[in-house]
Parts: sequence; C-alpha cells; structure tokens
Amino acid sequence: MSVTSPRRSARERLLAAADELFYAEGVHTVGIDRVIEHAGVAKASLYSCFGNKDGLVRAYLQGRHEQRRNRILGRIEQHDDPSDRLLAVFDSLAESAAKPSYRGCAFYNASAESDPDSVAAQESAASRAWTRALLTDLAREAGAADPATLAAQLVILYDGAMVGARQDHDPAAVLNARAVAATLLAANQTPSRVRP
Amino acid sequence: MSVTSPRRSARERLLAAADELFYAEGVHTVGIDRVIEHAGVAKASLYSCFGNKDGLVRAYLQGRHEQRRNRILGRIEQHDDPSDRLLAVFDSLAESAAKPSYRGCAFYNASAESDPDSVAAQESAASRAWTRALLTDLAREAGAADPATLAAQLVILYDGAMVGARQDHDPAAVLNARAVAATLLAANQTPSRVRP
DNA sequence: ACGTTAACAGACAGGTCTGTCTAGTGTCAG
DNA sequence: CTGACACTAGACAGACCTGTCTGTTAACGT
Repeated sequence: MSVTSPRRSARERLLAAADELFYAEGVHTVGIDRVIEHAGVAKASLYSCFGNKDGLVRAYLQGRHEQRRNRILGRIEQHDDPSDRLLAVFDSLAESAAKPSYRGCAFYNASAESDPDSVAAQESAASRAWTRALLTDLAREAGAADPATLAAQLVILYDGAMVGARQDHDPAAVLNARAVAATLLAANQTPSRVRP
Repeated sequence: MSVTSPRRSARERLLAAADELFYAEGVHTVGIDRVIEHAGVAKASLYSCFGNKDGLVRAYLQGRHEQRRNRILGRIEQHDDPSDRLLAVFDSLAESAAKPSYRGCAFYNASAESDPDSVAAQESAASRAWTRALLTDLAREAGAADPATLAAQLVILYDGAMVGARQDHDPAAVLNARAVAATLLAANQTPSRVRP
C-alpha cells in the first residue's frame, strides 16, 4: 500500500533513464547497456516492455512531447491577454533553455542522427505539427491579420532560439526571439481589434 | 600531364565521399568502411591522410565551412546596396535549402551526435562565430542603429530557417525568414543614414 | 637503374552494439 | 500451497566499427 509502489516499475525507471541519457548524449551514442545500468533494470525487462531500441526511443520522444505540451499549456493558462498567451510559448522555452541540462530540441537532435523515415523523424513531425497548430490558434486569437503566416514566422523564431541557445550555450537567444515575436505580432494585429 | 591528374588524389576522393555520406547520413552512422568504399580508396590511405576518423570529420566540416563561406561571399559581392548585401546571406541559404540533398546545418547535425567538447562542437563554434561577425559587419554597413543586437536576431532567423527547411522539407521557411529579416533591418536603420 | 612515395587490397585484433536465451528470485491471488 | 507474473543476472551470438599491419603495384625524380 503506502504509495503505489515502494520502487518505481521497471518501465518507469527505463523511461527516466532513457530520457536523461538520450537527451544528454544522443539516442545513437547511448547504448542499451548504458540505459539498463542507469535504470537498474535487467535487459530482458527492457525488451519485454518496449520490444526493441526503437520502441524505447519512440516512448522517450513521446514522453518529451507530452512534457513540453504540459509546460507550454500551463504557461499559457496563466495569462488572459491573447498577446501574452502567445508569447508564453517563448517564456516556456526560456525557462527550459536556462537549465544547465538544456541540450536543444530532443526531436531535432534525435532525427539528426537517424534516417529520414525513422522513428525520430516521425515523432519530430508530429511534435512540429502540434506546435505550428498551437501558434496558429494563438495568433488568430490575438487578432493576427494572417495567422498562418505569422505562425510560420514564429516557428522560425522558436526553432532558431532553440538552436542558438544550445549551440552558443546562451539562453539570451530565446529572449531575443521573444522580442522579435512581440514586434511581429504587434505589426500583424488588425488595429480595429485592439482593445483599450 | 593533360589535367593535373588522370584521377583525383586519394585525399580529394576521401573528402568528397565523406562530404556526401556524412552530410546525408550523419558522421556517427557512416563508418570508415562506407567512406573508403564510396571513395574507392584503401583504408591505409585514409589513416595516412587524416590520422583517424576525427581527423576526417574535422576536414569534412572545415570543407563545409569554406564552401558555405565562398557561396555567401559570392552572393554578397553581386550587390552594391548595403541592405541587399545583408539579405544576400539569406538568398544563399535559400539556394542551398532548395536542393533535394539539403539536410540542414552540417555543423549542428554533427554536434548533435557528439559530446560537447568534440571536433564537431569546435568546428560548429568557429563557423557560428564567423557567421555572426559577418552579419554584424553587414548590419553596421547597412546603417543599423544597433548592429550587434540586429545580428543576434538575424542569426536566430538564419538558424530557424535552416531547421525549418530541413524538418518540414520545405525551403519556404528561408523565404519567410528573409522577409522578417528585411522588416527588422528597415525598422533598425537610422533614418538619417538612408540615401535617396 | 634505383629509391622514394603514394596508393592499392585485404586480413586481423579488440572492442561495442543489439537482441535472445537460460535460469533464478520475490510477490501475490486464489 | 501453488501457479502466474514481473523482474533480475548474466552468458551468448552475430553484426559492425575503428585502427593496425602485411604485402603489392605504379609513377616519378635523380
């Protein structure tokens, strides 16, 4: 009884270990043996839970997507003003990029080491489609004259901020991107819809 | 006689093969055997020319940097107007991203599969520093009020365009980034310096 | 003619990686 | 008590990867 379990299940420990190691060092660099050692789990448990390494990679990326989604939606909900809600997406990224463990976009990193039709590419596409749809909705709600085009520009800023913060070891790129996003949004808003 | 050689040297063929395979499939995924087979070169020649695989990776990335540098500078020289010269950096990227073989930034891709103090990370930092300095100079010559800040924003757009064009298989991201860059430049230019 | 140099082909060692398999341990329901 | 279940430990096969080594061939300068 007490809590659900005195020790987390093998699956949970494997996912936690994969999340940490794959993100820090890359899905290709980190071998199965490293993951099971870090998780304190037998190899057979890994193959019983996830089938093969690709299955573990997929679960790792899906978990990353869900975490990111929850962080962003949580940030958005803290605001009422439509412009603030849109910019909250960048605030969420700023928070992530400020952590010492930040290593850029898990999806891009994973697909950079894999072939174009790999699990990583599939999950990356899904995650990008969600982000783009979210930004399009937020742009529309903020009164953008052309939500789709503005969202495309915001995606570029978001991607560029992720890359820059990682490669230059400097989260300031996210603040710069947020500032440009605010400028673009203001320029794109239909004046008649602006409330005093 | 005739041309310099009836056949390119082993070093040249190795670099060409490495450039093609490493860029298309990743420095980690592609093994030494694949490279020498594709180059039609003996393994001993590779180790004689480059010492080890890291040496080949370094030469591959340095070659990529030089090619990119030449492409960009060639584009810039085609223009006299300072704003056009700055935007030529994005035109050069648009040309690259339109090719079917485009796979994003070779430096980011290579460093995504390697540890933070690897050859890839070093060459990536060098290449990024060059790009940032170039954009700062071009921004200054175009009359930007704050060349350093504008360059930082342009780097974000450049990175974001590279990532977007790759992950979405759509070079339109570069055109969007170029449009935003033109807007930022116009907003940042000191009006007094504009010539009629 | 001769030595140097660059290049070739390919075997080999030593290591790592994925994935399978055997065998044993602990827990819990009925 | 018993059987199902989840898990552990670790050996193993087969593939692949880097780097070394041996031996051969061809061009070129002196």
